[in-house]
Amino acid sequence: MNLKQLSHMLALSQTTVSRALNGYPEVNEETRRRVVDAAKRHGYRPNPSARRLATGKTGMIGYVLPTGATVDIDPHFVEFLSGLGDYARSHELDLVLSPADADDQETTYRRIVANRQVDAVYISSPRPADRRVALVNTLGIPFIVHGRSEGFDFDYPFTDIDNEGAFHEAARLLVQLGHRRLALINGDDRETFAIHRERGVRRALAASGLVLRDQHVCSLTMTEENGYRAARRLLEQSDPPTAIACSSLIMALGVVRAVRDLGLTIPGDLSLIAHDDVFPWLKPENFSVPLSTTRSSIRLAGARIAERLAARISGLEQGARGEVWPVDLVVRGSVAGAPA
Amino acid sequence: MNLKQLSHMLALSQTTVSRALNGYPEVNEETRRRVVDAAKRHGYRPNPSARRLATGKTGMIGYVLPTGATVDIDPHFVEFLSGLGDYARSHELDLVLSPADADDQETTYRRIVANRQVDAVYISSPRPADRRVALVNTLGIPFIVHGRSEGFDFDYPFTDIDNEGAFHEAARLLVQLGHRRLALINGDDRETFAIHRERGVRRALAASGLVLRDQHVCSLTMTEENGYRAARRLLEQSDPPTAIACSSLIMALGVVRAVRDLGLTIPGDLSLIAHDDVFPWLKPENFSVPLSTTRSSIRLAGARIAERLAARISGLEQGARGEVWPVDLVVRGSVAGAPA
DNA sequence: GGAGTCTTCCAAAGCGCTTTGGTCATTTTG
DNA sequence: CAAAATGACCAAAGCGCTTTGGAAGACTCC
Repeated sequence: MNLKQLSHMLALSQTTVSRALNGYPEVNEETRRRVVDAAKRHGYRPNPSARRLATGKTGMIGYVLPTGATVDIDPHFVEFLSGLGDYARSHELDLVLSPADADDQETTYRRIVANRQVDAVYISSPRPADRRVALVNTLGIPFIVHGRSEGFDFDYPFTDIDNEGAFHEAARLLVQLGHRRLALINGDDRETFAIHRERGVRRALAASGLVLRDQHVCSLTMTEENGYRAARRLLEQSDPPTAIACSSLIMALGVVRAVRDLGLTIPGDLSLIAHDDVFPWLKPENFSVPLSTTRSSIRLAGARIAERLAARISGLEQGARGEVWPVDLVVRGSVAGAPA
Repeated sequence: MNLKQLSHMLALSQTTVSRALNGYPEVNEETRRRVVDAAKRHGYRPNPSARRLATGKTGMIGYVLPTGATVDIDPHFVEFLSGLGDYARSHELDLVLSPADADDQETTYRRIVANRQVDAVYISSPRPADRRVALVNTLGIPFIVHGRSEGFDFDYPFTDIDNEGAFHEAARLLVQLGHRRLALINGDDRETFAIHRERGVRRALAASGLVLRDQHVCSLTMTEENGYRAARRLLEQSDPPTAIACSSLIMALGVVRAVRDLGLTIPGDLSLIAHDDVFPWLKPENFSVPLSTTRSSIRLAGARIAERLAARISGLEQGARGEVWPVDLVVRGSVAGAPA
């Protein structure tokens, strides 16, 4: 059932039927009712390909997915997706993932914009002066950044959490508990979130006249194995830290394993706070010693970003507003006063 | 730059240019070269929306994503996606995720087929007599099932791993090591993979005149917490198992924690084998006691499914061929002879 | 040398929508 | 009361591609 058939059936022109269905004012309310009713009865759904060719609107949001044999997609992605999908569903939006060579995403961005394959895109895991942000900004497609970039001469819309604040609070607590040697096991420090977290820790230490020493900072992809390695390296130093702030729950698994291997205990020998993105399948309260965390649901972020994208597509949201969400500090058994 | 402009520029008709570009035979090779050359020089890319309206082909594969506040996307998904994306990228395919109410995916399948939004779909985590498989089969869109369903009066194309064989081997090894009381910590037993795994364990036990007792089987969503709970329940029975086969690495984390909480050791008091889908961020060899596993890369499966989907779209693959991949049994420190 | 057969190209008709630029009554306005 | 404005509708022109149904010329074949 297409528009032609439907309009013929109603003895109306395609124009009128189309307008009636799309809520244009220049159609009699009585007529509109007839049309809407008939459309529903016959299960008429406008062909999206046709509509798309005519209007350029696709009803889809896009994400350029970096791929490659050596590229791992972040497991956080799936939680983010849950939130995004949940919102998108209720608004009849689909998500298209365009796989791209991790080293050349620009081509793909240009393609999906030139071809009008999606109405809006989001960008995740941004770095300072991220080229994708600059590109998408000049290409003129609606977008939201999940996280923050830095160092542009323009503003852009983003939704981020207060990574600096979170790690500032975490470090401040540890310092208050008497810790003097803090370490940070961070994610990839080319990404903004990691930079912000480090900044937060440094600021907290500085406030008490302390510093974060270089050998007390590790920046690695967030795997269990890297968490283990980092912790070993830190704890086997001559002057090991008595507290660690850790950027992910998965890395924290490795830290806990390293501590155990070394015959140490948490929180007796080491206090530990990790960031928790809230996974359903791994919970900090279930660690052998319940883990203190800075907590922020990445799923909620996904939903929020879908919401903002939808708003931008429909023109409801404009401008370059950035929003920064506060992060909870949840204290559990893994922190204690510094050992004597 | 569109077809009209390009053909005008070449003093050819749109027909000829289109045919030249799409490799039709009725165009002079010399002319084709001119056309292809000019197209490249001017960066001409046919508008996908237009092509789509004309041909019905979208260059996209689809996945209906179950969503909802209480629905969690499996973290395996992200690894699967890595493989799928990697192949899709090299063949200029995009993936569209259509979020659907987890309890009503049918509507969404019907929509994406009726609207010709994608050229093919895949289905994951199938159950016996899975309605999605039956639906998609009657709707007539090319598809591949990742995993297996059962109990249809038709065949369908799938790619699965030999879950039964894998768990059969694992259980057989444990029995050979003298274990008489085996337990299975399984995933959701409404899904085929879980049924197959249980079947594999039962068969191995039966071969030695043993049985898998009901109180030795747990079927739960695969979270760390559920692994812990299941292990506690099993090990606190009056006649606890001396070996456990476990359906996921994440659950195995919980099992290990439970064992430790109970003051037991692996493999002294308990042998443990888990299934490993091969995550970059959590490796069985890095467990405190290196974990024996049945191993199969879900990422490879993703790539293979993309490949088969592409083949079906282009008509290279037809019929209902199912393929079953063997699974490696990797023995590490977590298994030993049964305690006396 | 006229009938067939290729080869190579083209004009125009879709695909199914949206949107422009009207028309024709009916109301409102000065 | 003529002129202007409004309300309700329509025909047809896009959107940019593919594909159908020729057509013109060159070549073969008795």
